[in-house]
Amino acid sequence: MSRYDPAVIEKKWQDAWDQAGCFTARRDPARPKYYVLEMFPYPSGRIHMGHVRNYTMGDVVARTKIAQGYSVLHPMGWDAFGMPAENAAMERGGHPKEWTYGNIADMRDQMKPLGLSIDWSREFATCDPEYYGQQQAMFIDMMEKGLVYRKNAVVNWDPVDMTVLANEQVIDGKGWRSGAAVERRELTQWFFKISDYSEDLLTALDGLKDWPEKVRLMQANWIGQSRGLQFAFETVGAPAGFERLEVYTTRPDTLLGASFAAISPDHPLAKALESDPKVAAFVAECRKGGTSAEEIETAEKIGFDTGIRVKHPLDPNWELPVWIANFILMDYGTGAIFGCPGHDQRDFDFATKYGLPIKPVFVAEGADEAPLAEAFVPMKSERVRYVRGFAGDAVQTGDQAVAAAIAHAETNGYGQGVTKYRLRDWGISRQRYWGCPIPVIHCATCGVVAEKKENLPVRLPDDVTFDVPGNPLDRHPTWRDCTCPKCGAKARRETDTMDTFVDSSWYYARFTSPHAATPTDAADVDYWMNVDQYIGGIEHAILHLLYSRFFARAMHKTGHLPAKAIEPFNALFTQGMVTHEIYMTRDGNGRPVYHLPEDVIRSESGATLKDGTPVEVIPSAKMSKSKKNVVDPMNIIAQFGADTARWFVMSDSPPERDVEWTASGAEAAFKHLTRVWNLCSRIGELPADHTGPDDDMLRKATARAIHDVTQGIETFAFNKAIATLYAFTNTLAKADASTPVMKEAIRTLAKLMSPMTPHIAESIWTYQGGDGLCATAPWPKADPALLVDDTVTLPIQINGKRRAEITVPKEMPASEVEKIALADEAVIRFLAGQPVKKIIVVPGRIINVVV
RNA sequence: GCCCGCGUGGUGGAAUGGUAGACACAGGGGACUUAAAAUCCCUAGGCUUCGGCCAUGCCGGUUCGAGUCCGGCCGCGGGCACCA
Repeated sequence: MSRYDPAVIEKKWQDAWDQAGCFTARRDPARPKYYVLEMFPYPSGRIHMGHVRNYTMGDVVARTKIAQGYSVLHPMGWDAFGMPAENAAMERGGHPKEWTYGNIADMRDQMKPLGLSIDWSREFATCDPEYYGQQQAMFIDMMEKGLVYRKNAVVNWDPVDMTVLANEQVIDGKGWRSGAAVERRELTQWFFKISDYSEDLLTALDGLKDWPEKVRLMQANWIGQSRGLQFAFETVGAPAGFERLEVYTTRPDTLLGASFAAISPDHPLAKALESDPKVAAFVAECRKGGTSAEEIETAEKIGFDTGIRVKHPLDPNWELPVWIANFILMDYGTGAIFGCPGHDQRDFDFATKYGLPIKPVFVAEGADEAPLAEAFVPMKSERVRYVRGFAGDAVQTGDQAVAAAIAHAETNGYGQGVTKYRLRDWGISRQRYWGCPIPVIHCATCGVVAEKKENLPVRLPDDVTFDVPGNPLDRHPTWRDCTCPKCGAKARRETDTMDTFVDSSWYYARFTSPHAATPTDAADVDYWMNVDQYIGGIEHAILHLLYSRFFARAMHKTGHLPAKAIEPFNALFTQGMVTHEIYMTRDGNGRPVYHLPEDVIRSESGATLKDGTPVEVIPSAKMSKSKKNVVDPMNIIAQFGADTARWFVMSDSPPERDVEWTASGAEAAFKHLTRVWNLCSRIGELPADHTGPDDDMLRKATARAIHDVTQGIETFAFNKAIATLYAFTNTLAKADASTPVMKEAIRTLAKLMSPMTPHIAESIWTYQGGDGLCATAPWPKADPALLVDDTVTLPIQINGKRRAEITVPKEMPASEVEKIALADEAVIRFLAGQPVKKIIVVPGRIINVVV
């Protein structure tokens, strides 16, 4: 066997796998299927270490499942619509389409050398007309089922990207991509009725046993179920049509602490009052506030007394003033509240500012009523004493009191208990070019009409320019012109395109039949769905995964997915990031200048540039181009090979945690692979009739390695699987056993390494006479007889401290073990004649002597 | 502010309530070499009077036995937020 040269073997085996078609997914009713999917990448043009880690994890699972006899689907595609392509067109000229497809080709070229077990015949990009045409067909089906609607809505307008953002895409009042302060605008928008599924999306989370608890919790919080009381105040002095004011509260037990009612500036009543210039001015003042983080932090609670009064539901003689207040949101609850300053800090601040009464409703269990310096807001599970209660016991928990208050309201007919959700409908309209056109036509006589399916896809025009901001579809000379599918008259196309989250909400289903003439093929989705293992970043814990869960339900309703697939991802794994130290110097003005790791010489004491300039080392953070703490996977592959990169990203850190990339770690991985290679050579050169004393030991170690590595992979403890492989390699290197046992051990080592380092495994496998390709060879099974030891070493504790150990036959009865332990020399010395009070023998585990 | 999660050697990390520190990185020593690189071997939590003692963020508790379970602090990270 020659020198370990990854550049030679990796290409060779990739070609061999291609030729053998090992990774082409086939429907095979005779075998169980396994669908493993990693979140598909955005085609930025360059792969990074995060991709390598993500796809290696999926590859380890896929390759293991192939070896275990499953029919495996492991596809790859591109989340290819979106603004970066348009931004590139604006900055550099060219066309988003060329930029995107060019990037896809580049990235595919960078991914192939990783040796991933991907069925490339299923590859697609979401910007392929073949894909987005099917998405348009589903949109039309969803319209028919009432899952799509338009409404005039106040939306988040991103003034830089000239587009609307979903509430979820506004982070700290800024656009999640552009970072620009978001403004409020009113536009007619397209929405998906995700709120129809609020309850189902929430309760079904309980069934997702193989999802991280954290993700389920984040989704539950996002959906935001609350139980409260909805009731109507009778108004005094309100305009016609506003005789009643509906409010919602989660704390109906505090009703007797009410000191005012407040409505949102966007409330219909506020609009009705806008004829009063003072109201109009106040409402305008509230709107100006916007939602930027800075303003939220500094925003003062402001209000305007409308002069209208409402009657308290429990006492018609008690009237409360109605204020318009800037901290009331129109799209939560009813857009109107009653304020209870004693038990809500916002209401407290508001009441303090405007001199409204502050009365406690309850006090701590042992306390007396006293003036409040701030709102008293204990946990609802805590018991408190009600001084202004009206339902339930005087001393009860908040939860009990809320339930009692709702019951009281329902019995007396002034309100009813309702369940509300925070989740809002999904606004999908984007005023952008590079997205899936919404397949709808506006006709002067017929109104909004869906395009005929035979006219799909509604293709994006190629002749567009990006020299002015705004939507190129809107200013295209002819694209909008069309005929009404209903009446045939001249009409205009919708120029909004869809949020790119729509594209990624069903790609997992499309992979089951990527070229079908319908969105999915019934036989294919039935065979392949669900995704058995989904792997991706925690950053998609809420949006992408929630939208996908909704979309699967919508696809079921429109006949594109079977009922079993409404939760499309059986198991989810969220991997950590790849991090790296940051190297920084400062320029003449003291501004930071960052340096690439390859330009820095790292030593124990610190770091310098190649010219000796000292460099400040900043602790590891996510690899990012701006901090230049990036390592290009292509450079690593060129230097060490893909197997080294794959081995390193899977070793050391648990996969759900961040892993720090270090040059020494990568070198160590390469050295180890070289050691395995050399070990293989040495074993290959053993004479066929060589014998040694370690046959039994090595057979047992091999069985143990099979067991531990398999378990490590199956529980996503890849770092532990790799630790086992290191240990087994060390054992094998030191063993002197007969040639067949040595060969069996190294072949097993190769097979166990193959999910992580498939190329070197293949070379070793072949060299050691393995049958066929290692990639498709069956996964080894440990002989159970070899996993049990005849003897066991038991530590002996005296009063909980380890003092000695004995080795006894595994099945020895506890009474015998006790005798041997007490006869042990070290034990006798430590006991020093003290009487033994108690002796605990845990079979196979430990002995504890208590004195 | 609320809700999660996490604190173990110089570093990344192992450890069904049962020998804390597996495996690896960095370090130290040695072999080989004219020398270096590479490779191989040994060593490696701290302290020690060489008997041991102290060690899993801190303080208590449960237990024969706690890194692991419970309570309270401290620190770090993530998520959510004028959400009624």
